Amino acid sequence: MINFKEDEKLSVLNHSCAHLMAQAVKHLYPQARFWVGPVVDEGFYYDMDLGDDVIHDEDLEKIEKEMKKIAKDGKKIVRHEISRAEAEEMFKDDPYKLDLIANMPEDEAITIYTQGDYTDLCRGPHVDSVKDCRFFKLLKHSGAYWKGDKNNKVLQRVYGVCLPTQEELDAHLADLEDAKARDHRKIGKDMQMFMFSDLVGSGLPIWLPNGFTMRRILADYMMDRELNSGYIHVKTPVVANVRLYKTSGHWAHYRDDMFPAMDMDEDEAYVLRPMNCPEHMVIYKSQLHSYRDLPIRIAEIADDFRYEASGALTGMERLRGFAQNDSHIFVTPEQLKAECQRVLDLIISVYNDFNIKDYRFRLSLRDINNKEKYFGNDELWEMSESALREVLQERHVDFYEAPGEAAFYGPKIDVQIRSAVGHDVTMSTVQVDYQLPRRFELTYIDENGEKQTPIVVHRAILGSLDRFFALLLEETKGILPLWLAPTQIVVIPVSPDAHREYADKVIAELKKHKIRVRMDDRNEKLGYRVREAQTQKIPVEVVVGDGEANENSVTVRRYGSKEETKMSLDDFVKAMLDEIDRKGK
RNA sequence: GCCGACUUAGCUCAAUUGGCAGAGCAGCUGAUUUGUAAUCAGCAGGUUGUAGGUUCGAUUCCUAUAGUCGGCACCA
Repeated sequence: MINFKEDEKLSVLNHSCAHLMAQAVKHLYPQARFWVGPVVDEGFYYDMDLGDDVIHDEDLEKIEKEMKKIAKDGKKIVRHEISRAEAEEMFKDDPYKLDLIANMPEDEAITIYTQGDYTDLCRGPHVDSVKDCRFFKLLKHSGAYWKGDKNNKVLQRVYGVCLPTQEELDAHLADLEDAKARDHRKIGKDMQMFMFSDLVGSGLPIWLPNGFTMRRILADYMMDRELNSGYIHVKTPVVANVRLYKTSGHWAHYRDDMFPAMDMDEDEAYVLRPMNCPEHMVIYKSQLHSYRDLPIRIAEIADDFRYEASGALTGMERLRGFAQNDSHIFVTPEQLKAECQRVLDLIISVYNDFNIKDYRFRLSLRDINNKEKYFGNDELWEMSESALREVLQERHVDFYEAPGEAAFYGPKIDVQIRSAVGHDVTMSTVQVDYQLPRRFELTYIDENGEKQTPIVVHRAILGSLDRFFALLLEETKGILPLWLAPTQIVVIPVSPDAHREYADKVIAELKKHKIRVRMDDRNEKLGYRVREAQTQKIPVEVVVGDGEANENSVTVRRYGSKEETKMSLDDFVKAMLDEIDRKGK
């Protein structure tokens, strides 16, 4: 998928197209005021104040038509440098542009760009003529808070893309269409993986047999990896006393985003847990710890519940009930960096097993201008932020820094993945926390016999099982590797009646090795049953008839291949077990 | 939560300006007994998301509400 922001030429072209769109909007909505029209990964948008007007779906066509007209006319785009006073005079009736001018550095030159009857305040650069912008498409529109603040007015935002030629535009639009077919919500429905129900409640997934099988394999896999990396597993209750979250500080921060508390009497109330960090703090505290015991790695596949805003819910990506692949690691200050590196290594190794290659590390820092959002003092923040930065640098991985993305208790390394439908989602996370250990008064005894406070590393590898599951469906288009497929093999007797007995024998042999296999002995033609196995994306089809029964063999066909291979039953079982063991590799 | 859109059979979709709600696939029944992507015939399937309203008459127009989708805001 094209990234319009990273490609310099496309970036300029799309920004010019944003101006073209603004010009068209100004023609159709003379009252329009314009905020900003930047280039983003998926193209461009422009935020506009249309007074009392709002954009509806059918308006996009009208705007497109006007844009085509302007583009055809082919006016030059002309750059002018003006003084601050001139700029203020020129835009004196436009509060949005005045706001932009007021926030420009004193020493920066102010430039405007003019095309025909439209002039916009802009840093540039632009293409030479609006004619260059004629291959475009307006994709979507929405409301967007001015400056991203929900207390501000909702502006109208229109998104579009622009490419140098019609062919490239068509190809890109086709790609966008294809991406929709990879949406995990569609695949999950087609493959009967999961469902939602109005009666049960939105954001609360129901795992169907196929989905649950795959989910169980994911959970088993992850816990095995953790066991091999020195983690211990626990299980804690999904309901807890509100006092627990008052102690942790979550009550103060996130009370509104929790399911409401169940009040028992005056000073006793329980709440569905929104996360399970505090429970793990309690477990740590239940024993005395020596510095020799650390790091202690407590892990749990934990069901958590958050009352997410209705507009935030997105299939399995964002839920109100979900399962975190969570762990809290208790370390000494000396161990912090090495432990974070171990987690990073585990993340990369797990991604390898799933053949996930397209991801970016994000160093999530606090927003310096909004300190009241964060617990703790500057010194601790700076210490932990630079510790994580060094972890990334020492592992020589590319990363970008994102101020304002930290948790309230500390900075994070997040691993960002772009989903098939274009959502930027956090998969894995590593977080440094000095706050919770203090709030729960956790200690360990150091080599001098003195009490010290440990540091907690919060980490999730698969993030939430649900979200990881969604991502896997999209990455694989539902064509799962053998080890993850809910049904791994379907056995098809050529003639159900004549060959069912041998098919049963084959299935019994496979089941001995815990291979997930079923028979399709329906009264249908062979071709029909083969077709169905393919459309259901079952990795392996085995056909057995007279020939196979006589020589104790099977005829094997893989998903997506037309090739048929005959082999002995023994060799087949071995080959399957070997492939399952190799996982995605 | 905010802006916009959508909701018709299990699934994918039809239904001129308001005038008898249809099709394919899936399902069921029967025939067929199958060698690698759809055997044939028949049957059944709906309070058009829900609740009101306008109208002689509403899938279609209006109001409310739920859910879903695209963004925005949020994301411990």
